[in-house]
Amino acid sequence: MPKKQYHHGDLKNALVQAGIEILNEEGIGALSLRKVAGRAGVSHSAPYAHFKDKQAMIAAISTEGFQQLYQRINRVAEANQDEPARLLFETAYAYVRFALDAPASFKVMFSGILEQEKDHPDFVKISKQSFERLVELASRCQAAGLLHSGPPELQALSLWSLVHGFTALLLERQIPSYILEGSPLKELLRQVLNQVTREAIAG
Amino acid sequence: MPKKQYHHGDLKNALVQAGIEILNEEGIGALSLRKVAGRAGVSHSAPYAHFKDKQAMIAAISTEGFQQLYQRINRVAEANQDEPARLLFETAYAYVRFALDAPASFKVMFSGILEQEKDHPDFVKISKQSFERLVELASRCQAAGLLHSGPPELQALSLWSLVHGFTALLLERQIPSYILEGSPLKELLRQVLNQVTREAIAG
DNA sequence: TGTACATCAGTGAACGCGCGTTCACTGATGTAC
DNA sequence: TGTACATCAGTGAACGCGCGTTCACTGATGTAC
Repeated sequence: MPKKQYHHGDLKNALVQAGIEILNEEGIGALSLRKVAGRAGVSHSAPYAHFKDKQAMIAAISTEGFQQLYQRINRVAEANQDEPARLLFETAYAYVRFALDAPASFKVMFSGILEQEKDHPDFVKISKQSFERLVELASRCQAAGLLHSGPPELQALSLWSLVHGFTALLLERQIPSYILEGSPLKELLRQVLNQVTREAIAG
Repeated sequence: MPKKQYHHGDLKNALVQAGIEILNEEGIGALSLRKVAGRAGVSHSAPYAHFKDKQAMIAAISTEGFQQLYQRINRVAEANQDEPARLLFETAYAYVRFALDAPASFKVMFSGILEQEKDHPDFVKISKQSFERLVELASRCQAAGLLHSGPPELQALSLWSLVHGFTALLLERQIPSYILEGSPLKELLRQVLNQVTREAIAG
């Protein structure tokens, strides 16, 4: 792997990766085009060969974040196909884990830094896919008697809201410390989920 | 009300109000000390007589946001003291309404722009109060058979997670449009809440 | 296989901008006598 | 009631900074013949 080529070869991806690193090491406020370029080892104007402007780069970073989240959830889904209760819990836990592992990615994805989503079709596509997968999960849990009946899209939205809210509050340190100290995170998540299922999900 | 006094009289509050206005008219990115000062009609260095730095001003804005949210919820609580189901729903709806009315305030409050909460005791106090009120609400709903039994703190956390998540997803336009178009917002929230209660809450 | 040339993906100087913060200052106010 | 003075709450110039973006450029690559 030669080090000093004039042409990078895969700069676009390298920039997205650099962006994610900066994000999670230094926070959202530190994410600038110039820093990303510097980290990728190119001049500060090089990104313009690959992204129209800063917005476009953030869109790419955000999309990559959704792809990573989606991948993680897919992996969990494959490992727990036959047990709806486990599937539900492990999917939720994967969501929380992702946010803890890459908090700033999570915030960028869900904190509306990205303004006109319409202009970024990849982004729209991946988030639609994710929701469809969740609806499927809700259906299976209903079929197994774990969740109340009703339109699975609404169950999906409720589950997503619950887990997303829990994650967001956790990330923003809004959950009172006496509760966090009461039980390990995984157990806390299980208890939170148990409040909304018809029967307790397996320990 | 004389207009041109050298001494403003209540500049600290005026700055917080100006900050909230800028936030909700122009977005988080537009919130700068200089703009806030300008909007309040003072020079750009005047704020330093009242706030140590930008962080301190954001803390004050955030705290004011929590106070406003808390007030709204109090008002709802007083109007629905005797009916736990209504109380639950109207409290949740007040939360959502607040976020829709002042989206950028909501984001500042919950998006971790504020870094060291420990340094801002007012802030810690108001958020503790809010959670206690929510635990109380959960208890009453359990007593009325609306919610599953169990530690009320955990029910409170679940409810908060659910409503906060719903609100955040709504604000960030993450909820698929076909779901939003399916029913009015208030109805959608009711359905989401119904997925987690033991029995449907009144229409 | 060698050469000419178009195209691509970088460089680096330059731009204007708004920002947070500091500082010497000054006008207004409140208090002691 | 009038005066002296300390204190308070503003002003405005100045600072250095990093930013997004543009632009003329140049080195590397791929293609046609």
